[in-house]
Amino acid sequence: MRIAVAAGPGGSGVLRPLGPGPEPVAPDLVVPDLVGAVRDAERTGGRSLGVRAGEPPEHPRWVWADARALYPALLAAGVRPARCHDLALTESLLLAHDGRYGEPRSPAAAYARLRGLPVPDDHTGAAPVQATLFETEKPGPPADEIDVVAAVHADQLTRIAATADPRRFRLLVAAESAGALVAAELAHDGMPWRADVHDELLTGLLGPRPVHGMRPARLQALADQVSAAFGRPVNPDSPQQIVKAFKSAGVSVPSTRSQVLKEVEHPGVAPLLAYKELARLFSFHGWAWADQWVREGRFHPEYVVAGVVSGRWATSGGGALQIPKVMRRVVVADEGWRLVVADAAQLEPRVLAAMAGDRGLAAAAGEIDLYAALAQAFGGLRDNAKIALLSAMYGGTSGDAPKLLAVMRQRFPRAYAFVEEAARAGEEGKLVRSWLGRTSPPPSARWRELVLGPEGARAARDRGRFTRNFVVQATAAEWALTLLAVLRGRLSGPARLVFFQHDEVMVHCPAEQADEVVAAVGVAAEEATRLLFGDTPVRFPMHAVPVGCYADAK
DNA sequence: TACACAAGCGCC
DNA sequence: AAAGGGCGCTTGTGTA
Repeated sequence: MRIAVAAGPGGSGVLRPLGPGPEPVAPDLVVPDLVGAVRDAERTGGRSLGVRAGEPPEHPRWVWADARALYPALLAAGVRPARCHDLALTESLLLAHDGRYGEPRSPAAAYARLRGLPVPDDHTGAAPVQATLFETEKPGPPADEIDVVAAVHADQLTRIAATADPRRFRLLVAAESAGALVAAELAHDGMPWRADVHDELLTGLLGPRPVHGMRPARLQALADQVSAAFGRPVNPDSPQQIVKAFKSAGVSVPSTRSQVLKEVEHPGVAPLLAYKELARLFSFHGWAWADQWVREGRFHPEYVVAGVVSGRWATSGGGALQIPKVMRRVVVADEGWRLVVADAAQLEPRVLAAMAGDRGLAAAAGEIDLYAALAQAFGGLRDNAKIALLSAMYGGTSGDAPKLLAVMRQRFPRAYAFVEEAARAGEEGKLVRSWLGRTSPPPSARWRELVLGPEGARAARDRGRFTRNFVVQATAAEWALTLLAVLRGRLSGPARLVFFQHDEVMVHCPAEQADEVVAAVGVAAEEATRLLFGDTPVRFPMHAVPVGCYADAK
């Protein structure tokens, strides 16, 4: 059962029961308390709406404009719907599928395209619910939001049915929409973050918290050492000044990257490298960061679902996807609780094996250590197998890669051909798609120009590497997203998802529930595998452990 | 003063 | 262990 939702003024709203398809199966319900109406419908399996007499109760699929706008109010009231259809995210997927990348994705924009009206730009960030969708004075009566939602939804169902593989695309839409729910929940619930341990860690490395605008004592001492080593004041935060300082000391460096500086013999190098490492910690994840993102023992990041073209998530605040490993000891379960930390092992080569239907590779991917299982094919060395696979997926050409790729081509021809085909399509400027139908951006106008010129071969090769990687990374991302969605549905009681990072999930739960959660992760992985690839010999093992502290998960 | 961009490095 | 692609975020720096 699908129910279209539109928020009205003062917490009111309109619900339109849609049944399985786009047509309404009952008149609109105008409700004074939208949050309450959603809560009641979730509790009663839709019965509270009085439109499904005689049918078994089930959680409605809420069809709404944008979870970012609607869901926070529900969460604040403790209402967590089981599933939704997010029109904005779905519009992005469908536009990209048609090679129309980057057009406005809001339902208002989609509706305007449908009706041939001027298309409004997307508002950036999480737009609040708007009572009126159209503020333009253009001709045509303003539509009620519920009509816009219903019309765009109906249009999306038609377009989904017209994709190359509607079953897969429907799964993609469902997973993406579930992701929108999870992302809002992660921001709302937050990851356990011990401010006292964080402060201890920072103080130990940097010295006590400095007054605003000052460097911590340890950083200042290192900066002074750098200046002393060069015999004049040098700002270690300025790459330009550092290059100049080295030059006047008789050392020519192409950049100030750590890797470059490590090879340089000069008394300034050691304090400079130490400074860079600690300065990053101070400015990225220091006290000011904690002031902004940590409250009451929880780190509240802002995720952006599908913020990366491959479908991976990005962040728009808090930097949850770039937390340094040294910070993991700050993530500590509550007293009597555990963190179940789970990551997928060697996800991308397994995805390739399943997509390509390569028998040999799939057989190896039936083992826990895929690379070890492949070692024999690559001269008995596990590392050779790893290099071969990664080079095939990423377009690597350095070192032993060419030799090992030749072996790969011979031993695993279908897997090899699969990524080669994606690379060739990219070089020719074509679109490529993930397993479920997420579609790469078309080449830019700049690229089309460039590819005809003297640097054309390089531009083509670069895009080939991108599309080669896209098909694997995007499919890995949707496997992980599907796992996340299934796992969310299997968690019970107070257990909460608290972290998601590409191929890794973390659940915070009471200690006595930890084993159950570990098992749920395994079941969710199997279910995700079955949903994407059906009956495949490829296994997707998850390494899941209950720990008291994130740093203890190895 | 505001903004755009590059450098550099963290994560997968 | 590295190789590849992709992001976010901060600082310094140059330009409007």
